[in-house]
Amino acid sequence: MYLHLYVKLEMPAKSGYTPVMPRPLPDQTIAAWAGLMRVSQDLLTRVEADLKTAGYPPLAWYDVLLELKRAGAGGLRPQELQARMLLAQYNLSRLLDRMEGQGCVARRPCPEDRRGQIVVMAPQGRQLLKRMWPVYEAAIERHFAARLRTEDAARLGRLLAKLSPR
Amino acid sequence: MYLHLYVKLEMPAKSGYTPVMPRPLPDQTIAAWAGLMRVSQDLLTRVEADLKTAGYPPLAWYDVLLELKRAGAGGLRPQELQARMLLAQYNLSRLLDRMEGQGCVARRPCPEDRRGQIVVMAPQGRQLLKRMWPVYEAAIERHFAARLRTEDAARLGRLLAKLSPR
DNA sequence: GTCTTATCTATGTACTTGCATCTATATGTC
DNA sequence: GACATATAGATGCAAGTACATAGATAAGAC
Repeated sequence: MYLHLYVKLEMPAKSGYTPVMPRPLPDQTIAAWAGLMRVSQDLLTRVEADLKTAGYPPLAWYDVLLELKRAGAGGLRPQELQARMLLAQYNLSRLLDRMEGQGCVARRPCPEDRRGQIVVMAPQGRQLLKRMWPVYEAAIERHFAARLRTEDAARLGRLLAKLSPR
Repeated sequence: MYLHLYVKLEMPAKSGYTPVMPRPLPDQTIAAWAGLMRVSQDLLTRVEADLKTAGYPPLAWYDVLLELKRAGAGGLRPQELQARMLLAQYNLSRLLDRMEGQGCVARRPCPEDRRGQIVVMAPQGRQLLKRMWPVYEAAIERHFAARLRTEDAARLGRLLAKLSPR
């Protein structure tokens, strides 16, 4: 369990009975972790609330629609959507059910793999994406950008990039 | 809706029919927002998975227990917990139901306010907190700290602080 | 004191998510 | 081809979360 920590000690285990005793995390690291969890949750809650107040669905819908728009006419396999959105397979399956029910996306059979399907943008989805953006943008401005100069945002982005899913 | 953006244009509206046209967010800001949402979700998922694999409950339990430990013998009112954890009132109520059911916390009547209650640490909770930490710490190390030098973590922490719930 | 309004917490109901597993198809082995 | 195994996506059921609102007490207006 601790091997990856142990390695960082950069000194050999003295003997067979030395207990595993990883170097504890620096306080600054713990504080950064806690800050990341807290701030991201807080901001997400606020932005989602703004969207809901304006009568729009959750951000996950926006993300699906944006990916589909980027994917163009060829659409996307659910698996690709799942990977890009870091969403569990069964959650995506049901999210697509709901979005399909609202006419936002369409599922089409996949010629190359008959187990699969291709998800494409539908008219309601295109419209929803376009209408949601101003509200979403204003929420990002209000809750996020208003507190961070652009250079700080850029710095934050670079730090976060180091933490990105590889 | 856009007033707060409009103000930032630092120029007067020319006439009554000038459409509201906020300055769009800089790409770097949008990228930082997207990175924040994506990275935090990814890391949270990974860390929660490590905890679950080790047989432990979700992080929210840890957070409650940590707050109760810090609060000491006097315990905390649910409202205070709610504010510190950024948790909805009804979610906390039910979280406490579950934790109480496992003997991790106890609810006691509040003498000053008979509508309220005081939540205190219970023996199982104290033990759980102690046992969870090494697993939690290792998960933070593995998924977060291992990708970020301590100085970068400190920088990240400072940037996030600017975004903190005020 | 009485009444109105606000606050603290709980809860019925609906919706969403998680887990385990299913069906169908694909791929690999012999 | 026959079989075992793997992969794509759906789904029954349990657990958790959201919304609206309830019940109890408190605080303020008069």
